[in-house]
Amino acid sequence: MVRQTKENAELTRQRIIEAAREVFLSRGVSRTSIEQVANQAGVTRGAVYWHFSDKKALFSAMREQVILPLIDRIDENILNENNDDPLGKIGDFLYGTIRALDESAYTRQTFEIMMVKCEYVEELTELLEQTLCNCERIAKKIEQLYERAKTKGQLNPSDSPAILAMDTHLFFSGLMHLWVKDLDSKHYRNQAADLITNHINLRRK
Amino acid sequence: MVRQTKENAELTRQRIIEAAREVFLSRGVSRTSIEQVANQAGVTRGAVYWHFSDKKALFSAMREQVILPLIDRIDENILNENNDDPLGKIGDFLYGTIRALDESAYTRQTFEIMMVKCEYVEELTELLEQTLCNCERIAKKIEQLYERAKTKGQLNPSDSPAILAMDTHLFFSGLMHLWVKDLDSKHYRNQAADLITNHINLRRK
DNA sequence: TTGTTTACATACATTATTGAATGTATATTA
DNA sequence: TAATATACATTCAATAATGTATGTAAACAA
Repeated sequence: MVRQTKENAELTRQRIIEAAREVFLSRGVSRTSIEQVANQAGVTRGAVYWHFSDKKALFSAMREQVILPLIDRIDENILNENNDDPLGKIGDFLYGTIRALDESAYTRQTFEIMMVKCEYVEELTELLEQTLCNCERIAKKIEQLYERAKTKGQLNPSDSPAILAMDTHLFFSGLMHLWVKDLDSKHYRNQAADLITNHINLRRK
Repeated sequence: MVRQTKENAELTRQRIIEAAREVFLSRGVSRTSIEQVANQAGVTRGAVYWHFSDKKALFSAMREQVILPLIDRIDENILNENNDDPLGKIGDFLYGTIRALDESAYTRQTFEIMMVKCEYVEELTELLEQTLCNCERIAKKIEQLYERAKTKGQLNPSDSPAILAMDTHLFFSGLMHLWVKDLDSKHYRNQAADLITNHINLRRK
């Protein structure tokens, strides 16, 4: 097998990304060699180097496959201008993100790689900055929803949307981290919904 | 220089740990070779291997130097049974931890290494579990303080200490992560105190 | 004072990994 | 249908990293 059709080439590209996820997950990004990825994908290093210039490009591709849909969710969710429970909407949005991790193994695994199986140094530091940037966008969106909640009278009048949003943002960052690290589902994964509900209810007037 | 006194040997051991922290910080744990650490410390690989069996032992030693004092803080802080502002005490405890990072460069750098410059795979997974375990202890301590706050009537009676504690625990996990990653102090580091104060005030009756 | 251990330095053998260069059969295109 | 670009496989050259083994001079103990 020497030259594939375009479609097949795209399939092998995907196979390589999947293989990378599997090997990254068990060995960590730094310790995996291109050859290990190639073996796992059933190709040679030549194929991997054809599709990706180096390990960073491969890692970025894997990362974008799960990040981009999640970013889209942020914007989608904000479009829905008129709803009479903005506060509940915040909870829905947060839990929707957790559900995305729960329902998709490759999303979950990719997050695990990004959070605890990758070292953000040199070329990779920009990826960490991107992540921070995405967090900012989520925080902004949450703040907008809190503002609507305030006008709807759902909040305690003494609480400002900006402060509530920041608090929720930090809460959710912590939840994501602990959820991902809670591999045996003992402490966080199985009660994420309740944790979010409780967090939101603490704000309800 | 071939054989040092015991005291000097301990000094070189410390120099090696410091060197490791510097190199880990700039290159990440996986990418740093023992030789790079040795060069940074002004010794040869022989010295490093004499003091530490391998890179994991070196990393663990570096980690414990900052973790153990923080763990001690947890217990110290709980001893102080009688105080009439348990809620404020929670804020103090959280901010004290942040201050520890702020005031000690090596503590801050070690946290940065542990959080974004280390891959938790194979031999290192147990270190991640230890961290989770320490988080649990903090959460328990916070819950106890919330219970005292409840009996003191500081809380809204409809809020349970367990739920508040979990929420604070997640908030603080998120804050720690974002604080550490906020290298240019733009978003989190310079307002950590306010974030904590606001978080606590959201609970005040 | 002598023997022994310590605290390293040096040397060695082995293996892993990389990027690039080159080869090649097949899709694709004109 | 011939020319060319594609999608890989194979080979090459070079380096980097590891753990261990051995050397050694000074510290320490008796």
